[in-house]
Amino acid sequence: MTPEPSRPSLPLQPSPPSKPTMRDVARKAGVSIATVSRVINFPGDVPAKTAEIVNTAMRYLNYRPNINGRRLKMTQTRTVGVLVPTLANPVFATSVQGIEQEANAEGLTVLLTSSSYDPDREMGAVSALLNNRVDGLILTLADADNNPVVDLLLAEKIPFVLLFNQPARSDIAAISVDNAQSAFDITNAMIAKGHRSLAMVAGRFESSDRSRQRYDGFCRALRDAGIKTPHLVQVGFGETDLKAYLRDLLCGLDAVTGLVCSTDMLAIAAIDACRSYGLSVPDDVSVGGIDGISVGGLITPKLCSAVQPTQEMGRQALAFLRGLIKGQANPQSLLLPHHLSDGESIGSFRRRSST
Amino acid sequence: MTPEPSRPSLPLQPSPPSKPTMRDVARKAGVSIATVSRVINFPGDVPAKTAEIVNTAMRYLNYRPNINGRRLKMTQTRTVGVLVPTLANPVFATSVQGIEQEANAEGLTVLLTSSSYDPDREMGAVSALLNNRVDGLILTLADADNNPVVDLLLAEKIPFVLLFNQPARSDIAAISVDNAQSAFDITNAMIAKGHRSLAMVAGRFESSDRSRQRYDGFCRALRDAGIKTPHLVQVGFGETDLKAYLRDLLCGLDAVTGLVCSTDMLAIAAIDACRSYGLSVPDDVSVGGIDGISVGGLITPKLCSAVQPTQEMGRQALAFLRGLIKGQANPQSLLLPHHLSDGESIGSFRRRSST
DNA sequence: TCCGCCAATGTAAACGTTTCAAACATTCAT
DNA sequence: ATGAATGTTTGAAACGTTTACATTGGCGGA
Repeated sequence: MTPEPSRPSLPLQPSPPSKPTMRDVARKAGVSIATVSRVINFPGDVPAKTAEIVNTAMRYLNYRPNINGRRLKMTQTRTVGVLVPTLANPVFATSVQGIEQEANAEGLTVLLTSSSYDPDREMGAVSALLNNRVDGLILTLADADNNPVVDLLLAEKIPFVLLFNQPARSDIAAISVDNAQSAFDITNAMIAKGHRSLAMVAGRFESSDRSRQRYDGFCRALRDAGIKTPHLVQVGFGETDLKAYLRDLLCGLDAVTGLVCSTDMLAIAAIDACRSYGLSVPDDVSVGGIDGISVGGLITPKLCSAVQPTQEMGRQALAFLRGLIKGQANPQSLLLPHHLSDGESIGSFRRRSST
Repeated sequence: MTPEPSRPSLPLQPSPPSKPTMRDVARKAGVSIATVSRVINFPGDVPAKTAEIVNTAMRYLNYRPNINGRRLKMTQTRTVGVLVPTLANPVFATSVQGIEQEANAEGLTVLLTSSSYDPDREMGAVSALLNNRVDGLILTLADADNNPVVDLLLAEKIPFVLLFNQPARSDIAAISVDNAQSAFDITNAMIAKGHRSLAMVAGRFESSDRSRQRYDGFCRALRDAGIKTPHLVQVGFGETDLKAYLRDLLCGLDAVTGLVCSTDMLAIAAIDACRSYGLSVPDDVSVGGIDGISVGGLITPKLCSAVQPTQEMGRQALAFLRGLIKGQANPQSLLLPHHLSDGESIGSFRRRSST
């Protein structure tokens, strides 16, 4: 039998000086691991003197608690998952800011993902969040009704709050403004200025139930005013060049004088398209948006929009979710008030000067 | 010895039907827990027949792997942390999109936090990320030089990539454009149009080294052109109303005809301020930005800006970080090319019509 | 002196994974 | 039939916490 090569039987020391653990701190401080845990989690329960020793040891070793160990042990992870369609639209970025603000105040961790407006990616994203054992979720879905994600969450009894979605069922938590009413109001503002030939520029219905609900509000306003034909153009999300989409509406014989856009981002793009056709906003065409993103107030013409309290909605969504997680609240829809901003992008109707 | 009260010695069943674990799947499938693990992680290593049985069991039980268990065991967590100043500025939101895109493609999880431009919150945010045992970090810091976060990361040998920061040290990984040169170029564009009286509108230096670097580029352009006084206004981040900041510059006797802004968001706000003073851009005042956010191309006047490939920078930052994590790459700075957009917000100098 | 009590601390068993070494089963050449 | 070689599967020990329960020691009162 050949002798073993010179490899020693016990490793000399774990080669990489790997991260210090609670055990290391305990050893250093000459206390038990349980005491260290108490110093971290229940500082009041341990005499100041001991705490001091332990804290010194922690500082000396550069100890950081491994959250994964904790999360594994604890039933609650103090983590919430967030799914938004995209961060590119400031309306969602702002709502996330509200969520994070409130989460920070509560010491909660936020796991953020986005679906890129693709309904098929929602399930994957939520799955990933659930694998992280989040305590609850805040979601902005393409379509809140008949959504497999909603069904899953309901079945697994995972607390969740929809944000911006306005689902048909009233027994699921949702924070939004009244989408139809928002569109109704901004449309009426145009009608009040004498416009009769209006079109809605909307995000694709299959990527956004808000878009559909807003279209409904638009239609209702037209109907109430006795206007027949509700023009509609659906635009893919992320599109910023609307020239091709709007050519017929803006340059045709029966050209439209008012564009109601389902989001402010679309409204800004629509104004740009008008301009590229040599049309002035609001002299030739009036444009209204919905959302109330802050940049709308800075551009020329100042965008007239149905403003929702975006950041506050994010905050409330998190606050509400906390209630659900604690079992203190029952799922319910909350409609927050919106208001029309006094923009310049909607003007009085005047017959279009020949182009 | 009194007999035990009626409490049964074994709990009948764990009251809440808690989430199924690998053990449950193993039991159901009649295999060992190790086999289940292999089906999940190395599907190739297990015969199709066994895999099928296990997969069926997983579906039947609605099994989801608990990522926290995995993360605890594994040395790598396949998670990266990201810190940005804010999501409210589309330039960062867009870079995060680039990061997420690349991360998704690699199956990495992204942990996102923001500092609200507050240097004091950077350490806390990074600490939280490190407690999560991220494999590496992508950071946009207020000031990359002499930054305690950088020192910490270097000391603990945690891979990280700075994004948008352009640190003095060349041995730390950073992906950015040449900030000074960007400002230099956009300033020169104004000088080429005949402007001699220029001011920079910059984000507060203490919240942004980019701001300072861009100011340097601005000054250099003025110096090269033999212009003496580089006006400077520092603006707090998040401010959108610049009227008060710009009154003296715009309305004084020695009024300025060009505003170079350290970010596009500031440029948009500056244009708004000009307008509120009855000044036309670009007829009375030229305004240039830096960043190249997409909304800049949609507004009137189209914003002239030094455009950086924001989303691509995010992607590259993640790709680079992966290299660092694998130990395949050495930290180094990468400067990506920028270009001037053909905006309308910069016009030829003409003597200001009397206000 | 002894007892009981309380505060302070310690012990050890989870939590749900991954993974190494070892066991087992099968095939095939001898 | 035997053994080697190969292909599957398993047992059990981590990973770093939290926490129910046990232990210790000190102190006041009898």
